Order: sequence, then C-alpha cells, then structure tokens
Amino acid sequence: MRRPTLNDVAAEAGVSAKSVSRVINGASNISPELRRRVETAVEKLNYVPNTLARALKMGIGDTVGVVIDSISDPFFAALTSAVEAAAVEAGLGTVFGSTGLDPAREREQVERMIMRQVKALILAPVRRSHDYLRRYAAQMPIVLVDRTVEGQLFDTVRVDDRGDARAAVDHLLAVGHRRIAFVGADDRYSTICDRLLGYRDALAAHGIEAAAELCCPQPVTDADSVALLAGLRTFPEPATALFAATSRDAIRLVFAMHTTDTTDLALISFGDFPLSRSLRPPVTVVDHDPVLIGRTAMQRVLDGLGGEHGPPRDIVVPTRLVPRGSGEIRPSEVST
Amino acid sequence: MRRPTLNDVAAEAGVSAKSVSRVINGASNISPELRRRVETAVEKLNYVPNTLARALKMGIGDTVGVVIDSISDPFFAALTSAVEAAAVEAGLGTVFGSTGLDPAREREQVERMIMRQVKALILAPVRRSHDYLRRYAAQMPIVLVDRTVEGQLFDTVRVDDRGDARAAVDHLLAVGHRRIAFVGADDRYSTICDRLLGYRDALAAHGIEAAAELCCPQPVTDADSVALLAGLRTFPEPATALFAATSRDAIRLVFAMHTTDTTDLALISFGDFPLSRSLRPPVTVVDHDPVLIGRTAMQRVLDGLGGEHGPPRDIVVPTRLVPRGSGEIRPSEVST
DNA sequence: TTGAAAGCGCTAACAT
DNA sequence: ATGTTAGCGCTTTCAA
Repeated sequence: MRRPTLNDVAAEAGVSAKSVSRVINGASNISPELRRRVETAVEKLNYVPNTLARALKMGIGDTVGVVIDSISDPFFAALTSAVEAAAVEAGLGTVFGSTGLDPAREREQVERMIMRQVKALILAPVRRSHDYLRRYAAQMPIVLVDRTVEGQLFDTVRVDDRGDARAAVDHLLAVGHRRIAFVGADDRYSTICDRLLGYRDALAAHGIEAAAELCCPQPVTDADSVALLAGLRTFPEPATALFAATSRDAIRLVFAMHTTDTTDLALISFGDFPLSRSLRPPVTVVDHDPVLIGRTAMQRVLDGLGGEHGPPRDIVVPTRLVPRGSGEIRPSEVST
Repeated sequence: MRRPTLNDVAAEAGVSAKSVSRVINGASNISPELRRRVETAVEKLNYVPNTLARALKMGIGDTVGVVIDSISDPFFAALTSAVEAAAVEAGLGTVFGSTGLDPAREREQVERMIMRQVKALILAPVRRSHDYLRRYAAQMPIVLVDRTVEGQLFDTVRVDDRGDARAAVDHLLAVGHRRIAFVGADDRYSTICDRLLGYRDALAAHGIEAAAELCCPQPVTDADSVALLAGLRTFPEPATALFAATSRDAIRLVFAMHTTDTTDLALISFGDFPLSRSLRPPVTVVDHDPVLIGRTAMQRVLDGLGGEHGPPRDIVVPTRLVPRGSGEIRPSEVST
C-alpha cells in the first residue's frame, strides 16, 4: 500500500539514490549497466517519482492555476480547455478551481493555488476588491480573463464588452428597431454591466431613451422566459427586438419564442451557441471566442515566466458580429 | 519574489517553527499571546502555507485526480463539475487532466496524478489494456466513469448503454418505424459500440436485419451532415427515423434537417442538450445525466478512502427516455 | 504550553 | 561515472 520511493529503488538496485535520480531525469553520464539495473528496479517496484518532493526541492511546481466561475459553464469550459492544451504544449500542468461567483471562495481557491506552489495564475475575477491579489503579483505572473478589476493592476485578456454590445445594438437600430429589450441584466457580472452600458450608448447615440421596462433580468425558469416575452410584447409600445446579454439568455429566449410560436421578433445573442444556426431563423450572434481568450492568457503567462516584466497590459481580443437572420428581421415584419 | 516560509514567520514572531505550525493548524493548547504574535507575523509577511511540503511530510496529498477525454465536452464538463463540487464538500481538492482520447496520454496523465500523490483517481478510460492501472489500485481508490475496461477490475459508474439504446430504438419501433438509422458510430468509444449493440438488439428482437447502409459514422462538418441526411433519404427504402449515438450527433443532424427543411424524420438523441426542447418538434432524448455519474463516482471514492475494501462494483445509473415529439413522429407522416 | 531534533522524497553541490 | 552531504518547508516525536 505504501508507494515506493526513490530510496527503495536505490536499495533494490544496489546503487545510490542520486544515481537513481540521474537515470530518472535522463542525465547524460551514466553507464549502461547502471541504467539497466535502475530501470529494472523501477519496473519491479512500479516506482513513480514524487512530484511534490521534487517541487519542494526545486522551490516551485510546474503547474499553472486556473480559477473560474464554473467548469460546467460552456464558455469557461472552452476557455479552460484551451489553457490546458497550451499548458501541455509548454510542459506545464494545470490545476483548476471554481468560485461559483462567491468572492470568498475565489480567495480560498487562489490561496489553494498558492499553497500548491503554482507557477502562475489565470483568474476570472469575481466582483469585489482584489487588493489581496496584489501581494502575489510579485511572486508570479497573474493574468485575469474575461473580466477586469479596478485599477488596471494585472494583465487582462478580455473582449470589449461595451463596444461590442454597442455594435450589436447599432446593428438592430440600423435595421430600423427602436424598441430593443436588453435581456439578462445581472449586477454580479461586470461584463454584463458593460454590455448594458454599450446598449445604452447605442440607444443614446440615436437619441433614444433606454426605457426601464425594456431592461430585464435573466429569466431563470421556463415560466419566467415565457412571462418575460409576453410582457415585452404587451407594452403600449412593444419591443420589436431583443438583445440577449449572454448565450444562456438567448437560449432561454429561444425556448420561450418557440413555445409561444413567436417568430417575428429580432434577436441578437452576445455569445454563440451550438444550435444557433439550426434555429429558424438562424440566430445572429456576437462571436465571443473563449478559445482565443484562453490561448492568449496562456501566452501572457509564458511571457511572464520568460522574465518579461512590463507594466500590466489590457489585451482586448476582437469579436465578430455574425448576421444569420434573427438580427436582420425588420420591425415592419413584427406583428403588433 | 521568494515566498515566505513558516520559518520566516517564526523568526518574525520570535517563536519556534512548531508554534507557528500549531497556530496555522488550529491546535488547541496555545496561549492567546503567542497566537496573536504569530497571526500578526503571518499577516505582515503574507504567509501562505506550502501544501507540497505538508503533503510530503504527511505522506499523501488531499486531492483527487480526474482524468477525462476533454474538459470542453459538455458531458465531461458537467461530470467534472459535479465531482469538484462533491470534493469541495469533502474538503478535498481536485486535479484534472484530459486525454484527448489518446491512450498514451491517458497513461501519462494518470502517472502525473500519481506523481502528485493524489488520494484517489477518477478516470474515463480510453480503449486499450489497463494492466498498468492495476498496480495503482492497491495504493488508492480508482473509480472508472462512463466506460468500463475488460475484466471488471475497478469500481465503475456508468449507464447501461446497450440496454438504454435498445429501449430508445424499441420506442421508435413501437411507433412503427422499420428503417432506423444509427448515426455516430465510432470505434474509439466503447459506449458508442455498446449503443450500437443495443440498436441491433432491438432490431433483432423485431426480426429486422440491421442494414449496413443505415449505420453511419459521425458527421464532422456541416457538409457531412447534409450529405449524410440526403444519403439516408435516397435509398430505395429510405430511413424514416434516426437514432443519434450522442447529443453531438443529434445537434449535427438537427442542423442538417433544418438546413434542408426536413421536418418529417423521427429522431431520438442519446443524451440531452440545451435547446432540445426549443426545436420543432422538440427532440426526444435518452436523458443521460453526467452530474449523477460524477456524484456517484465521488461517493465511491469517499467510501474507498473510508476504508471500504469490497470487490470492485459496477454501478449502473438509470436513464429516462423523455418523449418530446421528434421520437413520436410516425413513419406514415414521413414523405418519401 | 512551547521548543529541538529528526526526517518525509527528492536533488544541487560537492566529493571521489 | 558514481556516491555523500545537506536541506527544500513542514510536521511529528519527544523533551522541557
């Protein structure tokens, strides 16, 4: 039951511990005879080196920590997967932790990572002060993803939520819509707040006032979605277009629209999703690519590990507005 | 840049290392005065304990390893998330690794886990011999998820792929279909092979021969899906129903069906997916719950850690056939 | 209640 | 080409 150690192997092979270490790590000057004996012993005992001890001795591990909202969120799953792939390529391991959007748990997870001696940290910060993070910034590269924190203290990789949302709403305005609902408002996410600002920017630029009743929180249940949609259509001046703050909101809206046989509302989703092209009409989306963000973040980590020590950079990756049909429905086509 | 150690804290506080250790670990017999001084020093130095050293000393870490195909596969993302949640509750950390379906990489990842002294291992095995795993089974609990390996050597948590697929195909047969296509055949997955067996079981029980041309590999591109669908409908005896081996296949089929305005083919998906209810008709699915599998696997891990040492168990979690419409289309409704 | 010494498994420095 | 010594940061005896 006890795992064999390097010393066990040394004893078995009748050589010194250091010789075993050399063989394991592929040092150059080793007699074939010794190598053979060590390898036999390793095989016999099922020896696997203890990374913990090695990391302890070396002073640092060879893993990067990734702390995100939830691994089951498709956006973060894809981001995380991209980070892992890039890490594997760089010969690094990855350790994940999820915050569940709880600031206390974020800190807990980050400190877990530090305890594990991670070499670098990639973090999707939860809203709140991040002073506690600053002290670790001197010890290792820290790259924020998806969201910023106040003060531009760390490297950040994200999209321009405000500008990209504005562009999407501009698109709806250009088609002729004036009553555009924002669905999925949620204070807990700074990204969503920024998208809301972008939405307002676009309206303001067209001299339209952002009506409070057109700004809706995320529908959570099926009944919610249906009620929300019904509400939006029964105002004196009904909504003719919907801007979904996240693909999750878009998916819920699609459900409600299909349930109620609503096919005459324009819709743009911030974030693509698997079946977006298979709906009728296909859904126009802001393509918000998590893989690109993950890869870029890992690149920054490697730069930092490579000794680059410039000031924190705010890297904004571009998105594309992908018109597919749902965002091009004209208000005149909407039956009121 | 160097991280402060327990000894640094001891020096700062003017006490012994062991006293610091006691405070950190919340030992009982400590004078308030000493505790205060240590806490001050910890705060001042931003000390975070080194888990590696602790784990080394203690002989074992406090994490469980999870090795799966890919974290960006929604099924495994959900499974993994459930494992993580259960682990957090049990005060354990989790380390993930993905295999990308490569047997060599599977072994690499598993050994990485062992090197990190994980306390237990949860693994979605890739097809191939798993003799190498047996030697670790004595050292820690190993629980296989989603797929078995030959010989019933380890605890396993999975669904009855064969039986559940058979039930789904039985459902189509009961509706009256005789030409049912199996879409998504893939030798690399034992689960999919089992589903194919179940498909054949159902047909055989009805005295129907499984036509080779109705067994299709996974469509990979959009063009593939469309061509595949077109092919299935142009046989002398066209397919009237589709059984999708995975939700991924179902999603591709839905895309092809919508692209080609095909609404008169029956479809059942093995595995649910987000928009399944929003399509028209809504998609009938075999509900294959990754969360339940993840939770159950973690439970087995905890049992094993708790010292339970029975023979390996093969735990089969149930699925439900959820009729929503697409699986109830009758062959007479199919225009040929 | 607190501290000193020993050692977990490994490797870098220095022998030999 | 191989072995010896020492110590990474921590905790567990055992003393005081």
